[in-house]
Amino acid sequence: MPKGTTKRRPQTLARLLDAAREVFAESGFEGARIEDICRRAGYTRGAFYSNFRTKDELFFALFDAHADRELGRIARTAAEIGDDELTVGRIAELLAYVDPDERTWFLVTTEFTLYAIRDPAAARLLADHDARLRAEAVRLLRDLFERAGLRPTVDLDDLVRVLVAMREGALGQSYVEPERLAPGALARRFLPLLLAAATTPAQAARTARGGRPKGAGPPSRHAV
Amino acid sequence: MPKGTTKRRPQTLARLLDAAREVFAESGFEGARIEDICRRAGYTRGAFYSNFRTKDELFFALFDAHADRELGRIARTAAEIGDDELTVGRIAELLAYVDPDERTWFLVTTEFTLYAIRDPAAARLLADHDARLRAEAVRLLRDLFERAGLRPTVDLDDLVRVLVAMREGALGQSYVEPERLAPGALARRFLPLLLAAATTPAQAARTARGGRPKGAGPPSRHAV
DNA sequence: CGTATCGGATACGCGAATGTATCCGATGGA
DNA sequence: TCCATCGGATACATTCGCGTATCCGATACG
Repeated sequence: MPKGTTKRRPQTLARLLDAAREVFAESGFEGARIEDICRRAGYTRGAFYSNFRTKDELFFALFDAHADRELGRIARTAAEIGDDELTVGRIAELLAYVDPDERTWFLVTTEFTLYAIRDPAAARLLADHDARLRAEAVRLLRDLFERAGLRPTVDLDDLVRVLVAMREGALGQSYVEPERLAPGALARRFLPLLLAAATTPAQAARTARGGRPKGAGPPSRHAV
Repeated sequence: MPKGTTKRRPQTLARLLDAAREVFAESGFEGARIEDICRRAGYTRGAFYSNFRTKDELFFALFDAHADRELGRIARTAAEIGDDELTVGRIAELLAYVDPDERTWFLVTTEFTLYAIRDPAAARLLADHDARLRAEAVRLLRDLFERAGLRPTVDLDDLVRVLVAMREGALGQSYVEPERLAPGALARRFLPLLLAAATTPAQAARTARGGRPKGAGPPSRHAV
C-alpha cells in the first residue's frame, strides 16, 4: 500500500466491475455506455476515469476476474468429488452443470470472443486464457477418468475443446429459447454418449501407465 | 411490379446487403455505422433510408437472405450425395465442411444470437428460423443414415442441435486461433465418434426401401 | 488537529452518427 | 418526346456519448 488514501478504492472498483458485467450483458460491449455502468454502480463517470483509462481496459479487468473465478470453481469441484460411484453418467452430469447466472457470463464472454476474433491482440489474450482453463480442465478430467476406471482413447485437450464447444453452443441455443431447451439439457443427454465413446474401460492391471493392446470391441456403451 | 421506376432497386438492395454483411462482420452490429455500410456499397445514406427504416430492419433482411442460402445449400447437398460408399466417416466429413467465408457469417449470426438473447422478439424470430433449418437438417440426416444402413438411437432433432452446437462452438475456437485449430478439424475428429455412438447398424430386414444387410460389426472407426 | 493528497463529482466543449427535409437526375409510360 | 414519379444524393439540425479540466469532500499522516 503506497501513501495517500486508499480505503474505498477496492470497493469502488468491485462495484464498477459488477455493474460493468451486468451492463455488458444487457447491451453488449459496443452498446454499453460508460455512464450507464457508472450510474448502475452508484457513481458518476468521474469514478470510471479515475479507475480506468478506457472501456477496453475495464473489459479486460472484468475478464480476468471471471477467469480466476472459473479456475477456482474447477479446482474446487475436482476436490469435492468423492471417489465412489464415479460413472460416466455422473461425470457427464458434473460437466453439464450450469450456474444460474451463467447467462450473464455467457453474454459477456461470447461478446468478447467476437471482439477477439476481430482483434488479433485480444485474440492472443483470449487464447492464452482459454489454454490455461483447458489445461485445468484436462487435469480434472484425467483425474475423474482414472478414478472411474476409464482410459481415454482420444487426446484429452481435444476432448476438452469439444466439450467446451458443445457447452457454449448449447448454451446459446438454450438462452435463445429457454423454455424449450433448459440449459444443460443437451449436455446431460449427449455427454454420456460422447464420454463413453471417447473412453474404454481400463484393464484389470492398473499399472503406472501400462496400456496394452486391448483386443476387445468398441468403446463401451454403458450409461447410454 | 407497380408503376414507377424499379430497375436498379434490387441491385441497390443487394449491394447494401452485401456491404452490411461485411461491415457487421468487421465491426459488429452496434459498432457498424450506417454510413460505412452505404459507402462500402457505393452509395450514400440516402440510399439506405430509401430502402430501410432502421438498422435493425437491415439486419433482419440480411438474416433472412442468409437463411435462404443455407437452406438451399442443405437441400443441394442432400441431392448431390451418391448412395455409394456412404459411411459414418463420409457423413462426418460432409457435416464438418466449413465454407471459406463462413467466418463472416459466423460473426454476423453469433452477433445476432446475442442480440436475440437480449431481445425476446428477435429471439422468437431466430428460434423459428433455426427450427426450420434444423427440420431441413433432420430430413437430410435421416436420409443419409438410412442410405448408410444406420438407425439412429437418439432423437434426430436433438442430435442436430448437438451437431449445430458443436459446430458453432468449434468455429468460435478456430476463429480465435486459426493457426492452432483449423475450422472443421475438431468436427472431423469427433463427429465419427459421436455419429457412431448415436446410431446402430440397421437390422437385416430393411423394410420397403430395400437396403441389404450390411452385416459389418459395430460402427466403423475410420477417420478417427 | 491541521494539512496535503487522494477519490470521486461537476461542468464544459467536442466530434460523430443519426434522421429529416429537400433537391436532382434517371426511368418508364403515353 | 415529354412528363410524372421514383431512387438516391446533398445539406442541415439534433442528439448523444466521450474525454478533459476543474472542484469539493474525505482520509491518512505528521
